[in-house]
Amino acid sequence: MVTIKDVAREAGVSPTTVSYVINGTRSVSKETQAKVLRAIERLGYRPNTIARSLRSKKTYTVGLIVCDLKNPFFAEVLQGIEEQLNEKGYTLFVVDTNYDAEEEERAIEALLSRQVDGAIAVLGGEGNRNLKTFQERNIPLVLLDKRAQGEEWADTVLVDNRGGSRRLVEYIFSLGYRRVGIIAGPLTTTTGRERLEGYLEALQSFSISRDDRLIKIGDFRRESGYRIALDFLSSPSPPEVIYACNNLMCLGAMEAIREKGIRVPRGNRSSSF
Amino acid sequence: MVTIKDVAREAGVSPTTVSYVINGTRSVSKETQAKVLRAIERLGYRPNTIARSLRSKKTYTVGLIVCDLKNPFFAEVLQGIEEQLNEKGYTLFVVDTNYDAEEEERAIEALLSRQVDGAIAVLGGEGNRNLKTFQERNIPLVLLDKRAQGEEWADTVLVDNRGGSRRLVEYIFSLGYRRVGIIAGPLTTTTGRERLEGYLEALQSFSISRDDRLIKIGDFRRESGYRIALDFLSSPSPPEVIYACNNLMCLGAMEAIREKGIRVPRGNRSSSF
DNA sequence: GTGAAAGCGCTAACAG
DNA sequence: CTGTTAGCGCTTTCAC
Repeated sequence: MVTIKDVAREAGVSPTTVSYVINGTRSVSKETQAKVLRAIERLGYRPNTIARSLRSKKTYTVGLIVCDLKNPFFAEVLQGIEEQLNEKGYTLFVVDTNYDAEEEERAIEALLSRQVDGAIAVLGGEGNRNLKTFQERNIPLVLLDKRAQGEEWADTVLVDNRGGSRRLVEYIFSLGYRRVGIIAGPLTTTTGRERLEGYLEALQSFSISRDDRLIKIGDFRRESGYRIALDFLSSPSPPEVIYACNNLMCLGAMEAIREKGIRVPRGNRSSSF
Repeated sequence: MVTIKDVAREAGVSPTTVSYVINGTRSVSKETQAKVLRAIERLGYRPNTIARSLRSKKTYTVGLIVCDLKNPFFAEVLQGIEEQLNEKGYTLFVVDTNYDAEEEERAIEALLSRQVDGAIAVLGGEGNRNLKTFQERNIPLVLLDKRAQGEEWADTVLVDNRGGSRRLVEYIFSLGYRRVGIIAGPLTTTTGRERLEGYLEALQSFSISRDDRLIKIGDFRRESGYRIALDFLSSPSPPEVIYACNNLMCLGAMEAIREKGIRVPRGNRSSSF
């Protein structure tokens, strides 16, 4: 590996100067600069970010913890994050926790020991004790799409789950349907809980009594949507409408519905969150 | 930040011993081990991967360069890669190049200077001169889904684009259709070129003469599928069938088709590569 | 405008 | 079974 020392020797200057040329962090004469740049070119030198980070305490990395990378919604989020970061010279670590609390903990440990300058997390369940370490170390943390208990100090980006869900279900009711089966997400997540709450609010505002046979809990993954939809369809009194609380479970449900030989009406086919 | 030295002091041993306890890289008496572990616990010590990497020349990181993270296909690939890596104690860097050669180059530079132990790339176009550096440095590189000119030394994972495409189009011909419009991908990519070749082979095997008005080149992104499908549909003699060469362009094409008030037959709605 | 030297937190000879 | 010591490649004070 060619180091800053090699460049220094090749250019006939000190390592210090090479460093300053690379970082532009103090003025260097045109000549020296040229010599150094030529040496860098000749040797194909590339700065070692690891060494730099150790010394400067800045890694220019950000970690992203996601509960489900397969979900296209998060894939798009990831893309946006990466794009912004890249522009600013940061590189992104990505970890998928697969909705597993233990993996989540390991992910946090990994990011901490890698000295990330910041972290973004889409948690899979309730909060996580270890998240506090980010606070202690003054590492910015952003919670995305899911809140965590006891982490009110962290910046949080949420959508209006309750309101959106309520309006959605109210719209269905306004169309005249009454038996709406909901495939909810895990109640340990903000999105799972709040979307169900929205559903319940809609029931209330239409004075429709709650029927627990119409409420089933999935895990936000495709397979659970499939399984629960089958349940619904094979029950003695199936719902008129199935409301799947996220995109993946919706796809699963649609598969089940089609298998049963029932047509899925057009226009109700896409969901984005 | 609490370092190995702090732990050593707290435990009343030398930093060396702490290091050996952490890494289990030489035998330590039960007692000392206990003392060290307790000190680690008390101080909330976490090893600094950066320092470790600088010394040991191993970062336990792998970089993934992808031309389009928004594409759900690559999102799934990403997830699989991350899962395997995670299991082995590696952490993944992810960079999206947005089909841009310059961004690709910057991505390569970033990964190299971050000293990744290995890299995986889904290139956006023709190869890239800088890829050679991985070879020079003996950093394993895997090319995914797209080949690169002059990088035959790198391990490569491909699908049978030509064969699959040919069989697909032959099937359509066997159904009696003759005018099949193709929305191909960029001819600078393996997938773009080979899938078009498969289409042309199918023409040949059915002795159908090539009609260049039925061949249009997109960029694998949704919008290009939309635009080209509109082109097809508003031409004097539109194709009977539209073959979009990847999932995203297919979605775009379907949108265009629906907008034109044409029904998309069921069963032809999904594509996975 | 330039250089010498210390040290970031850790590992790994080498020595006992 | 344990410790001393010398760096890994870089940045940054301090001195000239």
